Amino acid sequence: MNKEVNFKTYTISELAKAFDVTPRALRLYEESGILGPKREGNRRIYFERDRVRLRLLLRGKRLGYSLAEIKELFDVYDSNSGEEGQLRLLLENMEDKKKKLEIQKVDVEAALQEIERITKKARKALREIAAAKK
Amino acid sequence: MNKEVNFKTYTISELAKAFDVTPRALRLYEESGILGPKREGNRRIYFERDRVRLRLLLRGKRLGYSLAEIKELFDVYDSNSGEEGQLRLLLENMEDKKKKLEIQKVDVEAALQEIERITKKARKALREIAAAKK
DNA sequence: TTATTGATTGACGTTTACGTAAACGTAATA
DNA sequence: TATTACGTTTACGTAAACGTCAATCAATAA
Repeated sequence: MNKEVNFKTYTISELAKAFDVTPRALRLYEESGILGPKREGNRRIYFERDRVRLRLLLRGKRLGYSLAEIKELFDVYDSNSGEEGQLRLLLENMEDKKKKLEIQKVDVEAALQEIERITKKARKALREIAAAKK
Repeated sequence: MNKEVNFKTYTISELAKAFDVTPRALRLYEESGILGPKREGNRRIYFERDRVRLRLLLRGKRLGYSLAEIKELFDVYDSNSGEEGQLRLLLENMEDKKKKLEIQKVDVEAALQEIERITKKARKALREIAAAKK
C-alpha cells in the first residue's frame, strides 16, 4: 500500500556496499547478462528483483559456479515457457546440478571431518605441553 | 611385506588418467609447491603420498580453494613442529576454514532446496500438460 | 637401426573475473 | 560559481589455472 516500501531502489554503490562487492563487479554482472537494472537518465537504478538475483548470483559464486554458468541457470529458469520440451529440459538441468551439489555436500562433510581430526590432535598436543610445563 | 605393493609408483600420465587431469596440471601443481614427485633420471615418479595429496588437492579445488590456499593448508599441516605457537596457529587456521565450510554447507543446502522447489513445480506443470492431452 | 611412444623443459596463448585509470557528465553543497 | 561526490563509458592491466605448441631426449618395439 506504500510505494516507497514496495519499490525501494538502490544506486550502484548502495547495492555494492550492501553486498560487499564493488560497483565494477555489478557492471560486470550486468554485462554478463545476469543483472538488468533500469536507468534513470544515465544512472543505473536497482530494484528488489536485482537484489534477489544478486543474492543468488553470489551464492552461486560461493559454490564455485562461473558467471557463464550462473547466467545459464537464470536463463533456463526465466525463459521457461511452460511448454513441455522446456520443462523437460529444465528438469534435466536441475538433475545435473543436484548431482554436483550432492558431491559438494560430501566434499564439505569430508573436509569438516578432517578439520575435526586435526583439531583434536592439536588440542591434545597442547594439553600435553601444558601438563609438561607445570 | 611386499615392496611392490607398498611402493607402487606412477608415471605422470598414469596418475593424470587416474584422476582425470592433464599432465600439464600435475606439473603446475608441482610448480605450485603442492606435489613433489621423486625423479628417476629425468622422469617424474609419483608415490602413494602424491596420490593422497592430489586427492586432497582436487577436493580443495572442488570446494573452490585456489592453489595458493591449498598449498598454504598443506604447509601449515606439514610444517607442524608440535611447538606451542605452531599448534595455536594451526588451530586458528582450522577455525577459519571451518567457518567457511559451514557457510558452504548452508549454501549447498539452500541450493538443493531451491532445486527441489523448481523441480516439483516443473513436474506438476508436466502432469497438467499430460492430463490436458488426454 | 629406425620409428614410435612417452617424457622433459620452455614459452607463449587463453579465459575468467575483476582492478584501475582516464576522461567526462550531473547534481548538490559551500 | 567552484568544488565535491557520485556516476558513466572505454580501455588497458592482471592473476590464476591451465592449454597448446615446439624442440629435445630416452627407451622400446618392429
